[in-house]
Amino acid sequence: MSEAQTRPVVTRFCPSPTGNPHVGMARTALFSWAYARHHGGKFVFRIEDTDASRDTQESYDLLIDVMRWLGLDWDEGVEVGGPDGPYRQSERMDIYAEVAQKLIDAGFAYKAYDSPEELEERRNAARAAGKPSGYDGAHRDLTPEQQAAYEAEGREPVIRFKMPQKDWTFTDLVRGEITFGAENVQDFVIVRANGQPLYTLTNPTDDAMMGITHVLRGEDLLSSTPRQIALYEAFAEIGIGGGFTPEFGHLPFVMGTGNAKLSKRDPESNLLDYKPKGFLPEGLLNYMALLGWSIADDRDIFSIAEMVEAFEISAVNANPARFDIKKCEAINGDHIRLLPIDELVERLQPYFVDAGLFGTGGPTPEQLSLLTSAAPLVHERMALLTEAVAMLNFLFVDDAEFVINDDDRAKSLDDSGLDVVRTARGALADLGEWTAESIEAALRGALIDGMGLKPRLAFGPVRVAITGSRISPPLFESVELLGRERTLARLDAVL
RNA sequence: GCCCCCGUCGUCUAGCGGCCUAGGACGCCGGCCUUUCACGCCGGUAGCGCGGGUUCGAAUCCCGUCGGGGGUACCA
Repeated sequence: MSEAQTRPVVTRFCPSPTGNPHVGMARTALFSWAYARHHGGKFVFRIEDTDASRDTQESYDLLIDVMRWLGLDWDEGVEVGGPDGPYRQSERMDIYAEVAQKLIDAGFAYKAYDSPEELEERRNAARAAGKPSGYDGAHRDLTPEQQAAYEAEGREPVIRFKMPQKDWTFTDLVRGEITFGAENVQDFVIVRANGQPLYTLTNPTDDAMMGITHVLRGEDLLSSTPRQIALYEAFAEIGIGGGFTPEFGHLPFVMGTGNAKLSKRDPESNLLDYKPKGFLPEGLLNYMALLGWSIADDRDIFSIAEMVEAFEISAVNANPARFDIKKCEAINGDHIRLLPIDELVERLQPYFVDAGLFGTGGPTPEQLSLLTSAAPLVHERMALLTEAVAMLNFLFVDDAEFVINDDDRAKSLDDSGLDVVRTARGALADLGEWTAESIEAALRGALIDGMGLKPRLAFGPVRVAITGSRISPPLFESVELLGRERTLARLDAVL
């Protein structure tokens, strides 16, 4: 058992703040988070913003917002601090410079002066000869004189890490034992000629210094693992980090359309869209967990707490999963149905504000009371919270702005439909008690018993007249909530 | 080219040599319920990439092959 396995678990999430946060990223964060929580460990949130040309503050802010919305809390990292900060790589540049120098001083790294053209030429030659195309180690053992000669030419060196010549075998947490032959893992650049440290150095340096025990990341990083392990072994020699090498687990990609992983091109990849579309964080989380993991063979709806309780990285599937928005919505619908009514009312309010149905300050007491009464009517009718706005619009919209869908009007409010509305109006006009029960009794009596209509034909026209659509919440309850005055006005309006 | 990973219904998955005439979920198609739409319930559709082994027995193990993906950067 490795030392990383016997220590308290520390995992991390370390995105680069470029563009909008996406689903693949969140799934990786979720698994790392769940692993730490399951083992009672710590979760670190670090930002890898070493590429000033692509990183933006806006993207950073979005990342924070989205993690908070999802509820993936972190014990150490940006915004909250911790003992191993700072947690933005842009603020750690001096650390990387120092680490690079130590590696050189201890003989683990060296300056290489090959020009890009020379490298490419040799790479092509190696490839043509059927050999691996990585760095050939030409400048591995340059004498001080040779180095001086290159410097005299005006060449700026990169710093390369000197890979020990041995095979690399490690046990991936999701894939099992993996081996890379010595000849396939060559010396790699850790600092650019312009002095900028590369991901290859900054990421392992921070993981080591922050005591990360389990590195869970995308499978695109699988083949760079031997290099990181080698770096860790060197770190142990020069006193950086805790002196141990973490365990690695490479998560499968989340696929979009075609055979490519989910990218900006796929509309469902943008995490920022989920909240406005009406997804619940717990619904999205549940769905993302299903991309590569399952809680049981006959179950796929669970809470985040249940996921934490059951999550094991070894149970994660190694093959890529395709994102299916339909299933994601279905699962979201199940989570909506799991919400207590008062909680649903709470979550619904921002959407009514956004739709302009409530003022920006939130609902008036009357509106809140109406929403509370109406919420049960739509609870089982939506997969997305935004659907409630469409279904309940007729109750909250100003009467002057109430409109009836043209198609529905044409289909339901023809001459016979208007006869029905007229009769319904008469039956409701001086109804004593205004409740769903009495309304149903009055309408059934007048339209079904009185006119001899089938329920569908009897209630359809009334439904369209008062809700504006052939599809609506249950009619009698809707009429009750709309109130006598407004109901009669809407019936009159179509006659 | 070289290296690595992956391969069960359309999709997500269960399956770790016999419980599999392969289970669940989403989707889709029927039906029931029903004032519309949903929910719920019932039923159906559809899969172990291929070929060899090993074994009494293979979706499960081995080899090969094909397919897909990733890496091979002074990207991450």
